[in-house]
Amino acid sequence: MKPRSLDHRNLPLLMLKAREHVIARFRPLLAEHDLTEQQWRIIRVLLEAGPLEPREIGELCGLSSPSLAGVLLRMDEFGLVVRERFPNDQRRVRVSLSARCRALTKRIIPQIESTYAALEARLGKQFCITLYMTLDELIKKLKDDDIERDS
Amino acid sequence: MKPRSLDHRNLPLLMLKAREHVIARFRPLLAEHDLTEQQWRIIRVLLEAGPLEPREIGELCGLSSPSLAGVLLRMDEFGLVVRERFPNDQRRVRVSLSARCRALTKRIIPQIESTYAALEARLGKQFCITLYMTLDELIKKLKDDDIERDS
DNA sequence: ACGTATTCACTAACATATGAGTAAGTTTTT
DNA sequence: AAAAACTTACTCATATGTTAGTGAATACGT
Repeated sequence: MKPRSLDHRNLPLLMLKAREHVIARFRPLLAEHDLTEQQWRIIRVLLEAGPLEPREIGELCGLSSPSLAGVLLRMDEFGLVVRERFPNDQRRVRVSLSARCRALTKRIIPQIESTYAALEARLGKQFCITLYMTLDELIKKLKDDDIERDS
Repeated sequence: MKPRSLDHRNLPLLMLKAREHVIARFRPLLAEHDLTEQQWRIIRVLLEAGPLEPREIGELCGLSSPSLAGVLLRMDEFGLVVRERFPNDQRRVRVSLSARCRALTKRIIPQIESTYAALEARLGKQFCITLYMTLDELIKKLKDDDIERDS
């Protein structure tokens, strides 16, 4: 019984649009500080986890190695991060936030948090809980599956 | 009470990762037919809604005008779509699927549908219902808000 | 020790995303 | 009708995404 018509809605598209509505509330804020969405993702994980290697950043931020190469290069040029080789392993690189960037985050964080507050107010507390839970569970269910599909 | 630390998880990032896990199941399928994710989005809406104008496609597929210009150009070159000016309004363009593309979709749709079936089997029927409903509601709540914020 | 396999960051080539702007075509206003 | 306003698709510059592949460095097997 091969289906001739599309019986399912386009889920990736639905998720894309949903995400667009959310990120749209942060975009002007980041632009104000000349940060791209990707740069802010990286800054956030470096704030929370401390200095990391590109490989780890990519994993945490959902950025591929080629994308990361360019983004980190620009962040380095703009003085947002510092990149240095490991003395004991010349392949690996340590990426850390610059002092200037840490100062910058002090001004941005309150704005980000107040944007989240406004967002939560609009969505409702209970809905937010459901939203995060649903996304977490989706990832969990499909991540387990990815492992099986690899082997 | 300005917050100094990030008390909220990165929601756009969470949504990005969730979407990545979903689209990952379709990517190899589309690549097999030399289609990009964006091209398939466009083909889908043209299948469901019939010929459309770029502006409408952009709205329905979440594609900006500049992105669309390139994507449609390539789809035209590859013989996937046909673009023609309106006789009564030379600004507007009518985009429709080529016969070759319609034939192509006949082979792809069953694979897409079976991928959705596998996905639903993995996620569970009830979870899928919750997922779609949550995303729909998120968009609805934030779309209403966008209108207010414009004015 | 020495060749091999792995790891890691990176490059190359191409497609898309974003923000700003433009030119041609159409509608509205005066 | 002529000017102003608007609409539509498009270009330009730059940043990122995707897939494939590379070179340097390290770990491993024999």
